[in-house]
Amino acid sequence: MAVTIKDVAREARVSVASVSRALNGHTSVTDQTRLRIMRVAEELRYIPHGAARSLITRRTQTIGALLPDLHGEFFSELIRGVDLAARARGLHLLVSSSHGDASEAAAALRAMQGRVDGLLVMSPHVDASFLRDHLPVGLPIVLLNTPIKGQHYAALNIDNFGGAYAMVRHLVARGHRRIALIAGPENNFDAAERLRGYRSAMEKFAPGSPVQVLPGDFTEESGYRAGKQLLELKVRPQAVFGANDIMAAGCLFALREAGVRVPQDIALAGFDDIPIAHFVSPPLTTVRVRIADLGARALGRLVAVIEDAATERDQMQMVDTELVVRQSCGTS
Amino acid sequence: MAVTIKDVAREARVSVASVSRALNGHTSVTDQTRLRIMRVAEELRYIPHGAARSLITRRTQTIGALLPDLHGEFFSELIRGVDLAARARGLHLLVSSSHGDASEAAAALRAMQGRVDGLLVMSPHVDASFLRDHLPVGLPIVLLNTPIKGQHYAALNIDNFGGAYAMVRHLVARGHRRIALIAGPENNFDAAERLRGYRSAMEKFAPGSPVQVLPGDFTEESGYRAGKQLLELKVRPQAVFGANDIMAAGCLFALREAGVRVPQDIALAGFDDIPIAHFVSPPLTTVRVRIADLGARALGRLVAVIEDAATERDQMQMVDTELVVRQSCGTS
DNA sequence: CTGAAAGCGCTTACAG
DNA sequence: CTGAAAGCGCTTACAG
Repeated sequence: MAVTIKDVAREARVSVASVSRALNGHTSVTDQTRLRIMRVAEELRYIPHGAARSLITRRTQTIGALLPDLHGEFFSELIRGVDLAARARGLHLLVSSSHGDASEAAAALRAMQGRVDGLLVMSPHVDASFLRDHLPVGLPIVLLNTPIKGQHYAALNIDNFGGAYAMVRHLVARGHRRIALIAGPENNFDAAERLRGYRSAMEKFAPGSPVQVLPGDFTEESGYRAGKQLLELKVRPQAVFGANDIMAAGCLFALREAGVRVPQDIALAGFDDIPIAHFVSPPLTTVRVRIADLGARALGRLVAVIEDAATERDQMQMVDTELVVRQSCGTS
Repeated sequence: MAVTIKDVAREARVSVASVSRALNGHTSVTDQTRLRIMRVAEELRYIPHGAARSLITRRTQTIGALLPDLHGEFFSELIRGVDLAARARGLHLLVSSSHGDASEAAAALRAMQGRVDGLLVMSPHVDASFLRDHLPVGLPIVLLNTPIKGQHYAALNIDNFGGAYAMVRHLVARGHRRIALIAGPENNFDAAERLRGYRSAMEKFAPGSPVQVLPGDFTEESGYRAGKQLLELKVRPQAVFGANDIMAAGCLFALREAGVRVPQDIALAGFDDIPIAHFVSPPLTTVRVRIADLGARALGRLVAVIEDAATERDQMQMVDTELVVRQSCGTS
């Protein structure tokens, strides 16, 4: 059915070896035969077969991305960053997401074997022992936002602790003492680090003030519920810090429904700086994570590991965050 | 380096054929040898090589997606829908996006050869002759939102015309006559269809009323500029219809800055129903496109074409839209 | 410069 | 039930 290198060789009356050389730009081909081969290849609309080439060259020119879910702006930005960086290097992107549990993640990992040159992994189900057990041996890998701190694997983490810490410091500087946190899901590394940053900064900058943690799971609904919940409180917090923007937005809706004004009655802050942070009213003060950048950097490191297996391993790099002040905590 | 089927065969003292049979669940293997093979495979952490398998089976278990860009919620939702549907069928997803021009799109198309079993194409650079020239022969394909109406190719289009038409009818029903449209980019099929729907409905439901089209390009900035522009007008429109949500949001910001109230002073509507539509204030009345659904349906059709090359071709299916009434056009 | 041959890691008729 | 062999479509030493 499809045109193969043999068809081109026959038609151009050369060996398949010459076709291969001509098409791959090797110098050791006469201009004359090269031209003939090129012409025939074009006529026949010959396209090399990726799998066959990969099998012999041991390179797929593809990198895999193992993600927990594709939902939300965080992941779309991340993939976008990875994709742009990959494209710039002529690499393809195989995405694999939405594995509900560890066994699905393991299956996805297996399926990558022979299809990718390296792997970007961001999955809550993944830890060091999981990788030891399921990672194809010798497959280069970069870990994103995982609790494994560079033991054997290159890793890239967002400075969640620092971001949360800076936000609390900012809120305290604006005169708030009673600052509540809407937390992210348990067992989520980002969430845990943000919580830790909140606690640590509260202790440092508002010692003696109540530490107040409302449960949440990074969804708008959980933010809304947290908002309702804090409206019931005898003593309301002066500021609410959502561990991500979408929960802060949910909380904002709960407050608005109750006629509580932001920022006049309660200050509100988020984390991530997804586009929504700027579209809600008032726009959210938040912690910016350059997500697309994160993706691009992760890809860059992966390529480094692929090209030189010896380099870079065992190293965890931190990605900075940045405080973005908008109106939800008051201005002036 | 990596463990191959030969290693397993040697260790289990059988032929590679038996290993292949055992691992692929063929019945013609003794339980005893099967067990032995399985155990050895596990011990050695053997994982079949994807490229090798693809080469011989002619199946990659992968579908490719050719997209214009990964930016924005539209594409993230689309990919999410495709990914979910693919995963449900055990298929992988190779994404390729951000090709600035036709030659890049062509290169991307070529690169898919031998890596995918079929292709989902949504690219502004793609038309019928382009596909004829660059599509690997025999590769199953489904077109999304392209002007090619099912000549030779299965296609899936959003009912942009119907959605825009219904929105204008709704605005007229709410008493508006002077309705302006913020248009999408030229040469964009979705944008053209929405414009056509607007014009057609204006003629039908508000005959004699001025048809007013402001230029835009689907970005927030262009919506903002359009908002500024219409504030200058001697006679302002009673309602503004953004050809997508993000432009409507940009316009909303321009109006808010000028102290013009929505919906009291001007009604505002969008198109797409991306999450932002619900987060802005007031929430946007818009036309919902079930984007993830669209992706899932597209994948389903592609699988049908792959499994039975004869079926379904030449057919353009339309995806319905749905009017979502929120507060930006007033309620009651 | 060019070709014949080996081989990448699999699967699958074909024998036995 | 099991194995030897052919072959998928390429690339690359090895000769000439």
